[in-house]
Amino acid sequence: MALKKLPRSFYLRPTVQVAKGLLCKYLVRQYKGEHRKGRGSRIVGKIVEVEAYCERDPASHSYRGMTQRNRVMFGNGGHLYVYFTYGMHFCSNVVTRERDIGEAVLIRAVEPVKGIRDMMRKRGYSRLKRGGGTDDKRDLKNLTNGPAKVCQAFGIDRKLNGVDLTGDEVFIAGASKQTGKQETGRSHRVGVTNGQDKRWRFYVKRNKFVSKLKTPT
DNA sequence: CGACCGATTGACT
DNA sequence: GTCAATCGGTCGG
Repeated sequence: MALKKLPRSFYLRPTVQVAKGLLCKYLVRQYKGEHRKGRGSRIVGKIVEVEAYCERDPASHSYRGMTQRNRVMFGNGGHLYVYFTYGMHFCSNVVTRERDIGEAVLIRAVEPVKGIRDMMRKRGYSRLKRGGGTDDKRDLKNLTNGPAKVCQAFGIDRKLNGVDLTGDEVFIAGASKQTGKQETGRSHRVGVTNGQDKRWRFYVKRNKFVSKLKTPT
């Protein structure tokens, strides 16, 4: 499948619009590389669930202004904001809008497309899923159906905080050929205690890699 | 400086 | 369904 990297202009738009636009785009982790005969390798996943975090949004890390932790959110759009939470997890966000506006889109789930063995290894799967043998917590759908799972599977941690998404290490691309029609679902955001009123979670309906099947009220 | 807690996950009753 | 793990960010004193 031919992939076309999204240009900077994609990210310099209203955040909710960018969030919806990210659905069915492809998150790519590119490894330059020594292995695979110098061709490098890549991990690819189709984005199926996102959440928008805006300014004057009490749920957003940027709500109380710029700090050392969230400074990337206030940079130019088209960069990756990675934050550490619960003492053990990382989550990935796509920074939107121009410099000094602290907004971003959280990538909550992707559908594995390429590099599945690599993702499984990074997620600590002891064995590969083989035809017939479904192994509950270690099957395909648990690979990337959550924001911290995506980071783990894609090898994204604090070292990639602030990386330019128009670069070659991590980027987002659209398929050159249009995929089949898909319906977009919308709901309140997951795990948010302030800003419950906003319905800024968007997901691909009936996709089994969406993190929560039942939508919060 | 100490206390509180989180845009989560996985293990367990 | 419940809950512990685990630690840096943030805020109050």
